[in-house]
Amino acid sequence: MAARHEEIAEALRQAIDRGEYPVGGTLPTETELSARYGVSRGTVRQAVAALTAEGRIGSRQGARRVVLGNRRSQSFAELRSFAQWAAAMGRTATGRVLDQHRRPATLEDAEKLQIKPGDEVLQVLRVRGLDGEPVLLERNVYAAWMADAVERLPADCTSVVQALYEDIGMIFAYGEHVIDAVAAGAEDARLLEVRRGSPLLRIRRVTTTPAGRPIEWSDDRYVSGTVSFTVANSIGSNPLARQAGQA
Amino acid sequence: MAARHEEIAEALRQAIDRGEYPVGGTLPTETELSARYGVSRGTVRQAVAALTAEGRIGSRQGARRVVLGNRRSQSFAELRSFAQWAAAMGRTATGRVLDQHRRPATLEDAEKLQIKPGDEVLQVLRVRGLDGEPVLLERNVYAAWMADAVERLPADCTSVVQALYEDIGMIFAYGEHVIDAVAAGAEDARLLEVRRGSPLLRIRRVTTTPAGRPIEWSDDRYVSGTVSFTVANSIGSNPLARQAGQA
DNA sequence: GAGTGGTCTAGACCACATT
DNA sequence: ATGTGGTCTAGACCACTCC
Repeated sequence: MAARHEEIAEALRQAIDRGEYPVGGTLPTETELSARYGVSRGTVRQAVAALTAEGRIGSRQGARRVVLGNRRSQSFAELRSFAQWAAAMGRTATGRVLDQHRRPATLEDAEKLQIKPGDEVLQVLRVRGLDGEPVLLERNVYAAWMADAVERLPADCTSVVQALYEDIGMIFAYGEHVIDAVAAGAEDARLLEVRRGSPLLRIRRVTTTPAGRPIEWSDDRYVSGTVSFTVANSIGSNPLARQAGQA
Repeated sequence: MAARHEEIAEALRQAIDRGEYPVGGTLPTETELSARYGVSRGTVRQAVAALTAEGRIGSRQGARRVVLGNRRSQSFAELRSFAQWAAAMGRTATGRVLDQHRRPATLEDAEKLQIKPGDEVLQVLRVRGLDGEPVLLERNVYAAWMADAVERLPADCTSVVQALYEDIGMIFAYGEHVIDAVAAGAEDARLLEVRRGSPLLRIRRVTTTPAGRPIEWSDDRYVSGTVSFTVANSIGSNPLARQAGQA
């Protein structure tokens, strides 16, 4: 049973999708929505805050809320699992482990996973494809306490996230994504079947448990033209930041 | 004078930066923070919600909030203005207009700017540099009602955003960013002084007024290795989405 | 000046985590 | 069992927009 404010947020999203509140138009006032849904103004505010964070509506003191767009943003589950994302689009995801071995943590590993240098980590190299075409080269480094569960996975496992959830109840909660573009190196080029120097979209991220403990960090490289990422932001809610150089 | 909840949010950010609440540790309870700052629990919740949205702390029902990191995220102003961003890092931004002309809107322009095909738009091509090195190629298309103000700007104007604000009080509020990687074309390569086919990080976005009216759309291409973008997300707050292909 | 969203309060109850 | 965050209410006042 979802919370009332989530139900209202979803009702508003659907109303926008239906064109009941057209793009460029305004939403009803908070007072009117309170009456319509039989809730207090605070609950309505929780609902519209969600749409504001998604970039679907704009909000300014004194003026009615404005509908900015009807783009559907993805669920967290779809973002974190390549297989679930592919399935949601009606496409077939493939996955293959190319290399998997334990090694001592480098300084970079230690910093990102909040462990000591030299502690054991598990490194995994995977290629993932969409409808047979390779699109993504994934380099993961797992903390030692996760290694056993990961090693038990079959090499052709399509959904690591789902498998780990079913095996050991592991829940992932991302921290931060760093996005840039790099040229394909020799290994990248061979495994992704592109020319050396081809542009790749690189996403580096650290994944943690809900309690904040780092699980793994990963370097994902997408073949240019296969995948793009979108970020919604608005004044007062800005999840996107620009940084100089690359670590 | 900032709102009380913003003051509290900033105080908590600084406490985290000082190490008073170390990464991996927990924050005080809402009740304790209410007492400490002399505000109601609702106001405390507004403050911690901001830190949660920034990805600095994690939140789960029943458990204390956890400190996830002490990264400083940027202000909205720093993201939207290349010149302000460079200045904040102590570097010098340059900017030069290479081409600027009016033309009828294409179908793509019309859709993005919510105007009719054939309506006049102003197209601008700019190169921007950091400490003399070309870093960014910016292609902007402005709606006609913005064109006069943009045309009055000097060709070597470093901060378009700031100039437009001072001239006509224009405030920008982004909508959506689409991020991918592309190979440098002939023009890209010449203007950015890189080889053809070099990887470029591409950000496409539509900018609107606070009322939701589209001002301009832009295609920014960054030389690989000069700039990266970061997105914070967490379960329940996911501003990042993955998309297949590229428009 | 009327309308609307932003801020803040004080209290209640529930769901979940921890012990 | 206790503590904690999540949800919701009802009301107040303020800052800003728009007519």
